[in-house]
Amino acid sequence: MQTAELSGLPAGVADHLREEGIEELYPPQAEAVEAGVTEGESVVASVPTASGKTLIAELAMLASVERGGKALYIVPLRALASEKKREFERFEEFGVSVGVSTGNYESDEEWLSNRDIVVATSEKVDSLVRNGASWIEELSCVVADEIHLVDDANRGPTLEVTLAKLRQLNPALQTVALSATVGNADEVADWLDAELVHSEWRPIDLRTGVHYGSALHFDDGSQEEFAVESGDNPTTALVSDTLSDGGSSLVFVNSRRNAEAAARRLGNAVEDQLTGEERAELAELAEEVRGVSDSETSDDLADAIANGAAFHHAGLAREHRTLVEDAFRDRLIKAISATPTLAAGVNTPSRRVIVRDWQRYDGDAGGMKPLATLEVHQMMGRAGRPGLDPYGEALLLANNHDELDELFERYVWADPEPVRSKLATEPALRTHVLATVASGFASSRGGLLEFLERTLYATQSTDPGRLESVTDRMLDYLERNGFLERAGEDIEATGIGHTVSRLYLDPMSAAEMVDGLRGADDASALGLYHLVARTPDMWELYLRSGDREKYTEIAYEREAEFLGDMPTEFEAERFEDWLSALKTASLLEDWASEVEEDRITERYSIGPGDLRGKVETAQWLLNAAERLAVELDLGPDVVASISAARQRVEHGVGEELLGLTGVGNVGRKRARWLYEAGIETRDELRNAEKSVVLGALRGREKTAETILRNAGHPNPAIEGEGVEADESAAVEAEADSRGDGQAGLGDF
DNA sequence: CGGGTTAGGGTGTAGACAGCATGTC
DNA sequence: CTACACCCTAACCCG
Repeated sequence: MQTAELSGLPAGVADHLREEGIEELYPPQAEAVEAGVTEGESVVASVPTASGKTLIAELAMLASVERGGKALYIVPLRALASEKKREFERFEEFGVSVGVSTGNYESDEEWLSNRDIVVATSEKVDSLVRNGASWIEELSCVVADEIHLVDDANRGPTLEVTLAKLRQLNPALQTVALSATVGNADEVADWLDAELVHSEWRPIDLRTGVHYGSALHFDDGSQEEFAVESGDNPTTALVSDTLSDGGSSLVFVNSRRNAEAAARRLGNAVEDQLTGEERAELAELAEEVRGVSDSETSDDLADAIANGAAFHHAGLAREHRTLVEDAFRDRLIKAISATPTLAAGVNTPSRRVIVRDWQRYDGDAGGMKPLATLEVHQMMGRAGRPGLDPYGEALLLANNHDELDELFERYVWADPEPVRSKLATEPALRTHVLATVASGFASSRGGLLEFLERTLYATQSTDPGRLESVTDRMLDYLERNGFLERAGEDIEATGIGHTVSRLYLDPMSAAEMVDGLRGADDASALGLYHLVARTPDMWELYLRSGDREKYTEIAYEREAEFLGDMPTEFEAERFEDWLSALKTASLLEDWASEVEEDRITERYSIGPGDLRGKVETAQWLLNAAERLAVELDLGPDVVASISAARQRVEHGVGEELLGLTGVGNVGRKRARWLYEAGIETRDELRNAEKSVVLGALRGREKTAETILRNAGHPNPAIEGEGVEADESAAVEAEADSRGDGQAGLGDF
């Protein structure tokens, strides 16, 4: 089908697509059009990665907008939201407006009501529904990207329930679901009353195979000689082989440490194939990476990048990740070793993909477990850059003949596992039963069960009694904790129940917080950090060897500060959880006491990305705790201490600096410098001697000017002011001249 | 004064051992 | 990451 034959799109779009080089639709795209995506028909598209799924969604949304409607595009990851927004913005010249919504707090985001296309994560959409965003009812088209993720135990139920809600609000809603190729896409299509478009077609060839001995064995039965010199390992040999052919490689491994170690080795193998120009650009990039964060991870990454390789995992700060991803896409970085983060994230195609580790440690299983077929297929799907590579190649590595056979059977020839709903579990229903009642989708037990009939679980289930019994258990739980009230068949959310639903808290988190805050007339920062750290909304930090003793000691030393009862050492499991929450709490306390970033990452053996994540979650939960304290009327002192604790993690400073950190461009370090110079509040900053401010800021005039302007100084200009800097300040200014004196946290 | 002894610090290496992916509001 | 062997040096003691 030709692009020119498309109808129902905004004027100019078809021509624009042709200018982008899209003359003819790919077969699955044409099939979707025939199924009626541009006419408002619901479609499930189950096609391989990088086969033009996005265009199917775009055609559906644009046609819907052209008919006067409004479209929503649901992404699985925050990082993908901005990527998609950027893509869709190319249609703004045809009068189609785009908006994104992700992130922290409860809101209805009314400004989105005049956008034609909205991009959001499933949790954000759920939150918007709970907060009663009026524009949700105006939606005419919803796209669910990567819908196979309904299979995910943690986040799948949210997507499932959210789609059910949107479809209940508007029975005529067009639903377009994009999926990787999975075994049971027909069941998904059934659930969504959609037509199934299934295809194995790819725009560029993907060869998959296994390396074993001195040969590559491919899926089509062919073999290619590939000998690895003794002393060399197959991964680096394959990577430098690709590079000598002008291609880049992606290596998937099973742990962060492995990713970092592999990047070091890959750098050594890749380094001698770099041109002088590339070396210079890489050196520049390496310094930029180093400046992102003050931590060993940041230094190690910079060192690897200087050699043309990089690692990628969730311990990296977001800026690290985007720098690496962009440079890899620009073909500057030649190889990345990554944990599975990269397979699910933003688009980073590569000539060759090597799945080095196909087993991963799983604490629940107590050992190594093979990766899911779907997961490995997603990794392999990253091979081949459309328009750049003649073909893509994805390889697994085998150490012996048995493994060769096993890898072929498990991954090369196997179909991915079917998608199964995970809705009928306690954590999922605890949250969604409350939200469903609180936002008015059901007002009785029968209504609730009827609503749940709209989910994938119901279409798949052979055991409907299970959903019912878990639902009943959760109704009891929610009633017992005062979130719901029941009168016969009727169910209603209480005031606090509504608040919990809108704050997007797990009811169990809310119960824990309410319990801890009640009867506390005073709360220390550590006590509050521990309170939020032990809710199910904050993931636990591992207790490493020696941590048990260390935190047990701290637990007894500071027993008086904890809110709620401390479990005894005889309740082994609860005590363990308590200690690991204490570890998180003391991390937060360190951060809020101005301990340096590199000390924290080292002390808790985490990466800068983990630190930022913890801080962000703590901020969100403390905000929620504050709202609950107000709602429950726990008194101004409690509310004030929560607020102070929240602001301290937000800026990473002691309480005495909170008066300064509100000023733009003043972070934890500069606030401390100003404070030491005798400037303690915004007012004092505004009225301070310029020379004092300049001295405190280590003599940097530009920063001093912007800070004074941000503090509201009538005449911030600094010229010819003497610097009152003593020698130690001058030395520090020297040491500091690389960064801008800010930790870099706080503006993410 | 010369030779020997000893404690202390630093360096290098082998082997044991723990730890092991991700993520939304 | 620890235990251990090993080397070097400085300080001290004794004949």
